[in-house]
This record gives sequence, structure tokens and C-alpha cells, in this order.
Amino acid sequence: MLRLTKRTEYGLIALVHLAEQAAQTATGETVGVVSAREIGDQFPVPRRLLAEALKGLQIGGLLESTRGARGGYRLARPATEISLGDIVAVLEGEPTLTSCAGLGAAGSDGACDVEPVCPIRSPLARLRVGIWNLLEGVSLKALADRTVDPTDLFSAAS
Amino acid sequence: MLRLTKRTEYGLIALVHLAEQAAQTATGETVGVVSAREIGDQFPVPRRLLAEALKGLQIGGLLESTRGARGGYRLARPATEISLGDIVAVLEGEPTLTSCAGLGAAGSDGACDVEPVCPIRSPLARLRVGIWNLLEGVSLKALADRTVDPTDLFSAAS
DNA sequence: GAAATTCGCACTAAATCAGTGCAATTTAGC
DNA sequence: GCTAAATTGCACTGATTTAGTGCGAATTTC
Repeated sequence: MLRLTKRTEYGLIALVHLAEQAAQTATGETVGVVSAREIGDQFPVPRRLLAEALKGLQIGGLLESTRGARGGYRLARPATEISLGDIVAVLEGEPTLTSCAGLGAAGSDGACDVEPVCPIRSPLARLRVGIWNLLEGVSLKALADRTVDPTDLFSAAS
Repeated sequence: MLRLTKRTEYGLIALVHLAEQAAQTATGETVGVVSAREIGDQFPVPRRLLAEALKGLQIGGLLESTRGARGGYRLARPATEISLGDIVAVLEGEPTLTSCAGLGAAGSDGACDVEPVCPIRSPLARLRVGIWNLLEGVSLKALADRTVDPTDLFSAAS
């Protein structure tokens, strides 16, 4: 449990790489695009899966893609405005934690037999929110910035 | 991702039930034992899996069992001293989050090709700890006590 | 001795995940 | 135009995890 899929890992690696590239420009704006090949050359990950993760991120609106020769990917927003929560949500859907997706008004599709008498539903929904908040609190920039002591990521992150 | 297994859900339900039974005694001590059958009667969960979860919790030291007729289970410690983290760790192992189990000195069994150049290893290890702390901060008692506004579970929990 | 209960092992089916292959589409550059 | 580089799209295989079931043995109360 509490495990990210490989796809998400690869997506994260790619995003961090992209954020670092972007950071090299003075403005923080990403000018050029980075191809999946280039990313694949730097990290020993299966190219194909990397490409899938990239595609997913594009569909999810976190990346913009340019097709054709010299094409590639670019962050759709500044790294400060992309949270770990965004990334995880895009690559593997919002975390459900329990089978009865819970959340406030869940309702119809629950299909959880226990629901009427379920004693853990509400507390776990809260826990889910807590974890979620944790993810939302970490920006891609914070992930990519290696000069930051990672200990501070979850206390003083933007 | 971020999903608990059914086994854990069933275990949680059982534990909450046990904690509520214990709470009915003035001292908070559990006197009698509760059989898996009784729990299964109250919640529409597959008996068998419930039994497996119970067994796991016993092996993990969170429950004590009494065999034979009129046997059953009992909390091994007061509900205030059992954390959600304990429960999750027992029923599904410590959360790894990423394939390279990370944690400080992981090392030998990592088998993660990316490790030498992995840009997300350290931050994610931190995240793991953050989630873990969240789980550790919620006691079984807090889960079971329905008079508490669940909103407070993660801010002012013991 | 019978009934209730935990314990132990093994098995099946379904879902998810990791990974690969191949071809289509688009664009830059010559 | 033509070619090369790149993203896209679909389909498939194998491995791993998860959910669930069956049956019998050991243990204790009555």
C-alpha cells in the first residue's frame, strides 16, 4: 500500500528533469522543449513507459507537447504551480484509500456493503484528505530544487 | 495508489469494534473476548477474510487470542496506545511508496537501476515519512470514538 | 464427548501492473 | 517532395498482487 506505480515514478523523474531545465533559464520560463529520448538517455528507465507517463501528463494538462522533429515536452505551468498532488492525481487518479471511495458525497457508485454500518468510513475519509494535503503542499519546484534540505519539504513548503 | 487492502479494512473494522466493546467497561480494560463470528454478524464482510485479518493482527501483536469454545480476540493494549500506523504496518507491511524502498540506509536489496542518478529518491523518502507520521498520529481510540469530530483527528490527536 | 472457536495450508479467479511491438501522424530541415 | 525525428495510438503478453473459498486440525468450554 501507499505505493506509487512505476509509471508515476517515471513521470516524476521526467518532470523533475524538465523543471531543472526550466530553472536554467533566468526567468524560470521553459523555452525549449525536451524530447522523451533525451530524458531516457539520462535515466536508465524503459523508454516506452517513460513515453506513456509523458503522454499521460500531457493529457492531464501538466505538460505541453510539440510534435514532429525537434518536438518534445515542456511544463504547462511554472514548477512552483505544479504540486505533487496534481502529478499523482493525473498519473494514477485521486487516491481512494478505501474501496468505498468515500469523500463527502460519494453516494451512488459506492457499492460498499458495509457502508450503512461502517465504523471507519468517516475517519478514513479524513485521513485521505490529510495525505492529500501533504501531497498538495509539495511543489514540483521543491522536489527539483536540490539545494533545499528535503527535511523542510513538508514543513515550510510553499 | 494510496489504497488500503480489503484485509486492512476488515481488520480496522474489527479493531474499532473491539475498541468500542472495551470502552464500555469503566476502566477501558477489555475483559471479555469477542469472537470473529460476532464481528462477522455485525458487519457484512466475508467471514473468512475477517478471520485472516484477525489472525494477522494477533501475529503482529496487536491482538491477543483465546482459543477454544468461548474464545475470541481482545486488544493487546489499550486503544489509546495502538496507532493507525501500527495497524497498517502489521496488516500490509511498512509503506514503501516507491520501488526503491528508500529509507535512509536502504542499500543492498534496492535493485533500482535509477538510484545513482535518481532525482526523486530523497524527496519521496521524506514524503513517505510524512505520511507515516500522519498514520502514527491517529490512535485506535480516536478512530473508534465517534463523539470526536473527525476533522480534529489530524490536528489535535494524541 | 460434542460444540464452538481459533489456527494452518493450499487453491482458484480476478484485477492491476510492468513491459514490449508496431504502425500512424506530425513537423523540421534539406 | 523526401527523410529523419518525434509524439501518438492500439493491442498484446507475462508477472505480481489481491480477493475470496475450502477443508481439516488443534484447542477449550460445557
